[in-house]
Amino acid sequence: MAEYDSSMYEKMSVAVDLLVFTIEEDRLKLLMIERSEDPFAKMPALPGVFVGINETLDDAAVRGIYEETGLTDLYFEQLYSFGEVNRDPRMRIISVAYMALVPIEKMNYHAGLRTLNASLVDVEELLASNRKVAFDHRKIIAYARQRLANKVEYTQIAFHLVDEEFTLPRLQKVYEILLGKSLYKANFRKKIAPMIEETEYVTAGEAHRPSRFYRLKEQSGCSE
Amino acid sequence: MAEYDSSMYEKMSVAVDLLVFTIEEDRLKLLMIERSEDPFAKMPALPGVFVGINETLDDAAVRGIYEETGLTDLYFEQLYSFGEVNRDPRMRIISVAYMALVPIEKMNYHAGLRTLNASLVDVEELLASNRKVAFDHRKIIAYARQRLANKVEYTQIAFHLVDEEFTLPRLQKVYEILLGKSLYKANFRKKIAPMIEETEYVTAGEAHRPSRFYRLKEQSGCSE
DNA sequence: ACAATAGTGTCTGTGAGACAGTATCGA
DNA sequence: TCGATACTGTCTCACAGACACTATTGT
Repeated sequence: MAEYDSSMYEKMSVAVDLLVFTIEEDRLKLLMIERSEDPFAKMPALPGVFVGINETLDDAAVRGIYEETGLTDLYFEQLYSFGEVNRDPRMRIISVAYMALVPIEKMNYHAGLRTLNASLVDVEELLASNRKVAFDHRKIIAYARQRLANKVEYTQIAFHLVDEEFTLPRLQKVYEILLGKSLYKANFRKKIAPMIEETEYVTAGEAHRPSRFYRLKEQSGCSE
Repeated sequence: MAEYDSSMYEKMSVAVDLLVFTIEEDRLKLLMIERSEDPFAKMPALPGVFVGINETLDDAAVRGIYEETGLTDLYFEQLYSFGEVNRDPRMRIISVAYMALVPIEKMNYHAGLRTLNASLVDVEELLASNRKVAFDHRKIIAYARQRLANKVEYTQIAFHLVDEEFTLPRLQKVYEILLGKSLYKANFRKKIAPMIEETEYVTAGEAHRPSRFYRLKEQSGCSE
């Protein structure tokens, strides 16, 4: 807090930048908008909103996600705060990045994305390319990608990228995508088994053995 | 970033709050100041500084740590950003918390702490007590304590709390303090062995077998 | 019957946990 | 010699990795 006279210090704008991740067609995708104006016109950018003077950071994130996707009640967490001096050439903006995870089934309910010239960008493809990205958003995306890869190992974060009821082959694919490597079925299932419970449903209509749907078991006492 | 007209949104003050941890007398301690003025007069608070308009968040953290302790070149990392609306009753302040780790040997070099009415507070004791803490700093401290406990398991963060050359009984104690439980010597040493290398020095002058000093081995390629 | 994917049993190696033992100092 | 702490050897058990096997659908 400091006892310095705050008038010595100029105030600055604070924004939240939003990383809305989903998995579509077996690829990790991120919701991005194409900028219409300079600076960085025509480049992909993360959606974001300024933080209101009477709004908490979390509230601003929830509002931003809703404005961008029409979605509410989805999993999100604060990622990191970025405060380079010239990250926005127009003015000083501190950006608090938030990461949200949406199963693609929920994403599709809301088709109004195109009107906001928003689209789902393939994350690995973007990071591997040398395509220009607005502001310091490439760095933010890379940071989030890393965090996802880490957290999938020691949390249940992957479950937020599938629907409430899911098959194990599907969940395994999500793990594989986030980890960037393939896993052995038997081992994966042994590891996941204690976290899930069976449903009565199975897939049907495919030319092979059907797979059972599971849901996440209510947890005993596990911090996120 | 958003295309909203930023003039719609009031700017706000941004500060960094600093959590300078060390281990003293086998206890986890945190550098805190006693507030002289209201609000929260006489209560312990985290030191902090406002972020200058031409200063990055990291730079502000480095500056704050230097002003508070006279120390430079110590390990620090951004912890989390706190943005409740009324966390400071005087005005809206977004606080980006940073955590720094200092071996007590370095801490003692600089004795000017008392002049800033700063002192080392026992973290477990503070968190277990119902002593009032200024602002939302109790919450921040609890968050940092948790992060330390987590990171000690899967990073080498504990090494920042001992000197460059250290004995294994000492390092083990640091692990035990951060984890909050005692460890078996043999197992601890097997786990640590690949990370360290012997020095030629051993302790002397104590009425028992001397212990060897080690140092952290140069790492192959391990992200922090 | 066959292709294709779902799902299981089991061997192995690695590493954490537990504990008993040996080593080396000052007094 | 003794008390105290440093340090090591080894058993056990849980679990991740690897792989071979069985099961069930539509065509």
